[in-house]
Amino acid sequence: MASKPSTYSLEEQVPTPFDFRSTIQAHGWVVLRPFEWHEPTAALSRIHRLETGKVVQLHLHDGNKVIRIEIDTVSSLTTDEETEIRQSVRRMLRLDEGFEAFHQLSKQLDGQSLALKPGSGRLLRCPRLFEDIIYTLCTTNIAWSGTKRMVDRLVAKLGDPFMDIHDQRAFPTAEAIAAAGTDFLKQETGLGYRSAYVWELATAIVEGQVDLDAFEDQALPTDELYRMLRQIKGVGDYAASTILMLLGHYDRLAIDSEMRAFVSTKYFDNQPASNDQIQAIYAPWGRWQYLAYWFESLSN
DNA sequence: GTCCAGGTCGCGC
DNA sequence: GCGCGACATGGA
Repeated sequence: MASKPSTYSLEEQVPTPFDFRSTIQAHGWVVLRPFEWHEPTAALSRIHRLETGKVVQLHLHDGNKVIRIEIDTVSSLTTDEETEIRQSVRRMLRLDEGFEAFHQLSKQLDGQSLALKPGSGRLLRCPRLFEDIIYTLCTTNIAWSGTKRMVDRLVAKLGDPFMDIHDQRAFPTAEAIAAAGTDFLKQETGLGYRSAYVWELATAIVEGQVDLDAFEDQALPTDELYRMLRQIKGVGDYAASTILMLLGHYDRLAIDSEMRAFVSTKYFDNQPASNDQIQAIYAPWGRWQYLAYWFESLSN
């Protein structure tokens, strides 16, 4: 049992401009395990299970035009593992997405009320789509405190530990969730009726009936992705639209109680707003409408 | 105890 | 295609 971790350091180029703090903190995922934000060092950490099964701890720091990646690991990393980590970081921070058009449109349309900081626009996501979908399912029909609680327990009960440290665990694999079964999920993680949805998705992935990599194809139109996502049980209109955002498709609003309340207050004098009315508000933003809403509600 | 939370499903019409 | 009740759980 190796006990002393070694630390690797990698660097990953970032686009310019790039706002590290906004990317991480503009979205709630940062407070969901195994994400962790450490303010004194301004570092984002995440216990991460590699495809090989090796569990490492990642620490991301803002560098000069780079992300510095520190990796705590009990055994040395192969080239493939390094590559996997780099790709995970690129996905989490959306380093391959461009937001120039969003900023340009913002100046054109609404430069006053939606003051975007240079380099903002990116919203943190998980290293893998599977994790983003489970997080999203944990936001449905529940208060945010409940989301945190459910994710906490899911990780605590089913995630692989880092260096045998019991409260330092990676996000569970589909295999672990599938093997756990719905009774376990209900009793141990507090997922409630969502247990069946989470278990069914995990099982479908393990059995090869669902291939989530197919969803990452940027060439697929939003409507088609939406139809594909809706086939996952438990993923309704809100969840599908949220997952589309996570996939980098911002041309569809995820209308939920939060958005309804915000739009009603800001644009309709606290009167209830219909879906059509909400969509009309953000329609001018075209393929950026989700982000327009998101950053508008943040700056409020 | 009762209500409800960043919804969704499966019904019946 | 739309309206409605049920759904697990825990905090207010």
